[in-house]
Amino acid sequence: MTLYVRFAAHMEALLDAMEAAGELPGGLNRKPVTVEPPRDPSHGDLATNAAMVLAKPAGTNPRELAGKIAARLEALPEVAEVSVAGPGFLNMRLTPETWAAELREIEHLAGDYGRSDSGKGISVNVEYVSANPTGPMHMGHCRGAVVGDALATLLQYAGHEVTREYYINDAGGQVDVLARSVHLRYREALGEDVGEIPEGLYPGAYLVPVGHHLATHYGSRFVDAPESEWLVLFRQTAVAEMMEMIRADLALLGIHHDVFSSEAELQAAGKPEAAEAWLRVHDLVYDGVLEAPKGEVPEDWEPVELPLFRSTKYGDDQDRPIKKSNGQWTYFGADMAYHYQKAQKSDQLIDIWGADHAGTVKRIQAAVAALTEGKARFDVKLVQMVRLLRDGEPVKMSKRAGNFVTLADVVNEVGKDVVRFTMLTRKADAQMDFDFAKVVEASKDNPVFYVQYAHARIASLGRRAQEAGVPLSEPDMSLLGTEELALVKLAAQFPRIVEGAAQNREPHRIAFYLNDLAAAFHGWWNMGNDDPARRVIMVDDPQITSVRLFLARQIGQIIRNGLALMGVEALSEMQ
RNA sequence: GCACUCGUAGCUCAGCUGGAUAGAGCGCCGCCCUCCGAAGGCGGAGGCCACAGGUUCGAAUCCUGUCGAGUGCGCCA
Repeated sequence: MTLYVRFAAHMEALLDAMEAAGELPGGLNRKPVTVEPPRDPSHGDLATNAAMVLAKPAGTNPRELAGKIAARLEALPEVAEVSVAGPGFLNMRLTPETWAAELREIEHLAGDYGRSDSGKGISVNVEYVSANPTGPMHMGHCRGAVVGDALATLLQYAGHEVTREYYINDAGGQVDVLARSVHLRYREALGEDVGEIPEGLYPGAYLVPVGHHLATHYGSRFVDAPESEWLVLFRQTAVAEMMEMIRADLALLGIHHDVFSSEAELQAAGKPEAAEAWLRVHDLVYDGVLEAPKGEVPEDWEPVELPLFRSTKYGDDQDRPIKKSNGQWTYFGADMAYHYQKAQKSDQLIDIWGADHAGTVKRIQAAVAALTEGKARFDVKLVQMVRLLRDGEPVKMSKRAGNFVTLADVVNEVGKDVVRFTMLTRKADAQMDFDFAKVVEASKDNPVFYVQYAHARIASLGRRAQEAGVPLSEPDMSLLGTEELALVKLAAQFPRIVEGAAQNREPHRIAFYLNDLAAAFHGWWNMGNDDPARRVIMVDDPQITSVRLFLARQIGQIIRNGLALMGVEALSEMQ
């Protein structure tokens, strides 16, 4: 059991004992009680707000309550000293042995240090990427892919049962356009000069092979055939090949989904009808006419009666149509049924969306709330745009000409690990610049490098010690000094960082934590530059060397654990 | 017009789901560097956390309003 988990348990037991002793009334809400490291290390190792948050409901004053709690905290063998500060904070200083034990715990749990079972029994479905199957992955998809994947890993590490899912939008008008574009390439493959790809169709050369495959397979029979004869076939073939390409692109980033759900199959299986029927029974879908949109006056506005979902009941500003006037399902209508399906298999849902879809969050949340009767936690994480920069200048992209920057190009240029780490160096909903030069820069202000460098230095220490032939012994933890203990304390926070990141669905916190940890390690290392007695490897002092090396290795372990959560491989040497 | 995401140092951004004197990197100023792994180190200046109210022991964080930025808006996907 890691330290912070243990202290939370201590706190519970202590409050139970106080209730039993009549020092606290029963039934107090203990949720706001926290045990955290204080911001200012001079306040101690751990602080709790228990006295302040419980005083009022207990009908006493914080400082008096604090005194009682302090007496019980002092009785804990791990606690060296307790003090009451400010408005009623309880600050604790722990014994050095406690920290030494935590360091051993890191060694003992190794790759599992930070893992928890807080999500035990809770299944979570993370849907991410879900790019339209109309072309290769480009950089617009990249960030959501990495954030979703890292989040899924994080949730697994926190004990959840996780499904990584991709929704294939293979039922709308876009894929028909794809099929027509492929038909052109098919005719081209049979020797026809199709000239320039007309406006409105996909011009990308990646469709050429699809045309070839169709030509070799079916010959010329669809060249002059009416669309009705080939559209479905071409669409299915094209989508299948696009998905193959997308999977290959994702594999470059180390991303593999568990489930690929097809919108077309969902519709063929009658799922939207089922959802609609249920909603109608509960008076959440009705036939109505939408008001004309406000703001700019649409020229071709015609009031038509459509089946509408009462999303206004859940805070949306307008009820939303689930079917079009031609009888087909709207994207929303199908998506609603899709989320219903996911919610039947998982306790919690997470969608990773591009920020350009922010406007549709409310309606889908409304739909999930309605269909699950408010029971399922459902988060939509919005991921902001990434601006690509080269030499400080934005990289120009034109979709029309098909010369957008693909994900494969970027991964090939800077590497998977750099892409993944960089995508997590910012809160998901904050805009981000991706500068080709900066992300591979070997300097302190590039966290990708800085963290890897720390890990490489640690690996190097092990090699050095061996080369120097220092006889290593069982580490004597009493030789850890103040600076070393500070490092242990920071490392010991890893489990709570993981916990918080998982709970809040914010994988970027891992990247920031690792950067802090790396900075602390580098600082410790640098002390050896000024004072040779502070170096890790002291050839004349195997005892000190052993314990410092042990500490360094555990820091390395934490870095590896954190990087693993981000899907990044730790380096043992900088090229 | 409406919704969403935001507004923190000169710049780029953190801020642990309400805690103590708001942090980091870059940039700027001053020292130091033949150092286990070069790709630097130490220190300093720099803030009305957009603004105004409210909630409470306590607010950058929660609520309301104002201002400002970005994104999006129809039966598209």
